Amino acid sequence: MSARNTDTKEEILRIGKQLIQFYGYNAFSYADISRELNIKNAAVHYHFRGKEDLLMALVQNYIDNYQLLAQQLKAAPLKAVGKLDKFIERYTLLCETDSICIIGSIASDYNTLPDSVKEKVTELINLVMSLVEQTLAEGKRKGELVFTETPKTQALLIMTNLAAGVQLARISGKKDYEAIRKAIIRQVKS
Amino acid sequence: MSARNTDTKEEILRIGKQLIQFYGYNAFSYADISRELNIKNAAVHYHFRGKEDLLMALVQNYIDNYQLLAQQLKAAPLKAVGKLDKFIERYTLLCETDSICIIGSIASDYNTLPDSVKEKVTELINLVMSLVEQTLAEGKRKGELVFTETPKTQALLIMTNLAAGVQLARISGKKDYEAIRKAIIRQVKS
DNA sequence: GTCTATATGTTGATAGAC
DNA sequence: GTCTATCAACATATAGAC
Repeated sequence: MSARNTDTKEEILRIGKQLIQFYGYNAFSYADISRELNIKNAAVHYHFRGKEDLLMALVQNYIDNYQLLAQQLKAAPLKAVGKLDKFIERYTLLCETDSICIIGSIASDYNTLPDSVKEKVTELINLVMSLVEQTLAEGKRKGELVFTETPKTQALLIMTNLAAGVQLARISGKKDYEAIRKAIIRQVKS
Repeated sequence: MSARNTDTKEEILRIGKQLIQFYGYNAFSYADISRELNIKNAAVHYHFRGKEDLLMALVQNYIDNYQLLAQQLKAAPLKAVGKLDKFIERYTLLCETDSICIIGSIASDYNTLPDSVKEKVTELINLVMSLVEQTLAEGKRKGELVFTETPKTQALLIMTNLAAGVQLARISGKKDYEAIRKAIIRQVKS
């Protein structure tokens, strides 16, 4: 089906990511993936022995992606608010497709997951949290941001606003998400 | 098994609530319920024809419960912070058993649910949101609370802090939830 | 790398006896 | 109201052919 052999593996990850963000980990099956890629479910098992392995790879994918974002933000000639915007934008995009962030999605199914995945998810959370925390701390130091909480706590507030914001948007609409998004910026803007 | 006939139905609701908050809607089965109650899964089907019916009843249960809370808070000789505390306390309790709130749990599985349940969930959200919003508005009017956002937006911020706060706590621990809980109060306290 | 075929378990659900 | 028995559908997974 694909031009190159390795394409399928990436395609599976792409579809898997969509499915987990739209339906949730326990609500999709390999059949959903194989159907969309016009292959058989056995082919999916070839690339990822089991569903847990796929989830593991998916979380690792996010870790790689956020490490990349961290590097980009470090090098970017952006003020703190601009960096924060780059981060928030990811949630805004999710919102537009009625999807939720993978952390929130996994959090809901967390108690059904094996320890190996749980540990990997912790790694992802620590990475994302420290990215936001450092952006906030740097912005405060430079006088570009103003807030009274510690950077860590402010990061927690922002992260939870966003994570549950996209969840809420599914039910009560995108207006609520927009109100949250704007308020987040107001709360830290000098 | 039970003293009275109607006990079983209530017991099913009780277990179902626990399961959805601990494992998620798509991750538990009637077998989980019947096992815990020492009955057969057919007996569960007698009380709730299908899983959707059980979920529907569960959401209605929450609606009834929050309507009761709204009445209690209205009558209670409490300041606005105290009323807010009563509300927050529910999330703190969830947190202690590694559970998440039913709204967050359902939000994750939302795209797998029938329209009938979706509508009922919207009803629940509207109720909870307006409860928080009104508590905030009243507190501000009486000078007991101080915040610059509209009551509606401030309610959104608090709700998302709490909903994702308990989700995050599952993964990164209860300390993060505690930091969030305290910050919520600081943000509105005069 | 993908297929067919197959195995095994679970789920949601129902019919009918007690 | 609960049971036994049974069901079709689906999910996860593997063996072995191509």
